[in-house]
Amino acid sequence: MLAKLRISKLVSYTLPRRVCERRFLVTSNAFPNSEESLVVDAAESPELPSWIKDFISNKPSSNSVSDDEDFVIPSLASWVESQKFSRSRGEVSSGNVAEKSPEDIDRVCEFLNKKDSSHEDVVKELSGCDVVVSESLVLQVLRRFSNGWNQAYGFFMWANSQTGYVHSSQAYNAMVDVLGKCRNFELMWRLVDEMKKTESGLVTLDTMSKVMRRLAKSGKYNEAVDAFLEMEKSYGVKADSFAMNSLMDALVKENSIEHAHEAFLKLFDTIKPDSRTFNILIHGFCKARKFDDARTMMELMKVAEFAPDVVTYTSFVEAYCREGDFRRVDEILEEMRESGIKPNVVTYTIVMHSLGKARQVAEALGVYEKMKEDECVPDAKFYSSLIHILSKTGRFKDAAEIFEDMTKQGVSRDVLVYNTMISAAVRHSQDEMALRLLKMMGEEEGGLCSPNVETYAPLLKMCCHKKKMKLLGVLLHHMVKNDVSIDVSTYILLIRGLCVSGKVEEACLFFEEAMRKGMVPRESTCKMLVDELEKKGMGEAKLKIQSLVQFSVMTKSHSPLPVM
DNA sequence: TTAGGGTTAG
Repeated sequence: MLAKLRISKLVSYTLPRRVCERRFLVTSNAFPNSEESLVVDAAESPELPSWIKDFISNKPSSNSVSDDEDFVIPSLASWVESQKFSRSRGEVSSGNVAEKSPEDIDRVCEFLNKKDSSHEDVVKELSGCDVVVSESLVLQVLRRFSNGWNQAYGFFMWANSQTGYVHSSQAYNAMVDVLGKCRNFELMWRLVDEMKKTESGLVTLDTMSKVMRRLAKSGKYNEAVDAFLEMEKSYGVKADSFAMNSLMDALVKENSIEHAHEAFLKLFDTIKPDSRTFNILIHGFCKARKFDDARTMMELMKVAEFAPDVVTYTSFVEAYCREGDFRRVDEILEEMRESGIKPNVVTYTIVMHSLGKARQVAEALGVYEKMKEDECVPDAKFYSSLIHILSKTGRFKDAAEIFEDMTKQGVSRDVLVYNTMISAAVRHSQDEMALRLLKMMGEEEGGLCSPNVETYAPLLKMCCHKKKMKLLGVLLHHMVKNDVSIDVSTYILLIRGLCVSGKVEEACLFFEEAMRKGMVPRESTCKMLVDELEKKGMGEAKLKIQSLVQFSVMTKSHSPLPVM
């Protein structure tokens, strides 16, 4: 197949020059359409990467997939099998922990999947489990069940009762985080109190930061601030400026600059703010489009004898980018230069990304050039943005080329890069390539590339959309093997996607599973499912769903659970 | 470790 390719010197390709120097344009008689051409590095790739070969051989023109036609890359399916538990790599940071036997996690899962109604039942169920508990096993189970606190907490309780095992502070913190994520704050606080009572007094700033962040994420801003104010007295965690920044950051990230500012004013006399404190607040005001307040805070920063730095200015750059006000962006960049501060890779990424979003692709790529002039080195996040922009503007081949090129430029790919490339491939109907990329992630060195829930989202969506039920099953299995727990947004995606495709039985299964995990269905989600069941004349299933919802409304109406 | 992603579509 490759023999048929025609390779010609690249003349006027629109990519930045440096990338193009060693590149050639590859066209093929098989693909007379110029869209099907591909840029490759002929000097360094005598052998094209296999997925590019597949990409070329896979006719993208035949996109229409008939209903229920299914395919699974055989290698992916077998790879899922062979990957069973080979993920212990990089998961125990503290070393010295005995390598658990590969079957342990699987056996635990079997028990946990039997019961997910209450954590007491889970504890009872586990009495028949003869697995030897280790810290790494606990962390893995908590990761795998991070959206199902019943099972996670039941297992956590049971593990603590096992002889020869005591929970580490890391395990406690992970459990606190799961409870916070599932919004079971009552149990979360009980656990923090339990930590305090242990001999070594396990509550640290790490614990409290998780608590504050989860509270803020649920809109419980005042409770987050109170947690900070009580922290030193109740748990012996020092409330210094480092800890204060953690609180500020949680409040700002979860969209309440007001609470952050208020806390700042309240604490000003007792805790000395540092330059990060000011930057967090400036960022918060910028994010809320309160430019005057951001400026005032910058003045206050100077009064406190901290010079605004690249982070300070970048917050302004980002805010004006978001407004689409590139004239002001230039003004800020000019102001930076006058203050002797150079933009860095973060600043450039923001500008490039925003220009791309505003469909000013040429200008966006110009930023890449400018950046090189400034000898600013691109990093993985920068490449991820570049790949995203190119893909969004229809230049998928260029995006794929950048993806290929980055390791040669000495930048290793991270999860975000893979996630971006996978969703780009799905967007351009390169399903098989997307799956190969997922497979590649597991083989990437360094362990920084484990797929997360965002990795799977576009793939799952594609399965629902194209009614590929077999592949959907393989992917769900793949998620479990990689300790990725299905969260609320994934359930929504599955339920809606399956409903739209008329796979209503499957949609019901996910709906019921989500409800068992304590997620509360949104009115519109219920309606969609019920309407679809009605349409199909599935009266019994409809009644089941309706009574399930009714029951949940009756029992859980006062708790702020994750809404699906 | 204070600044950078995407999601989501009728």
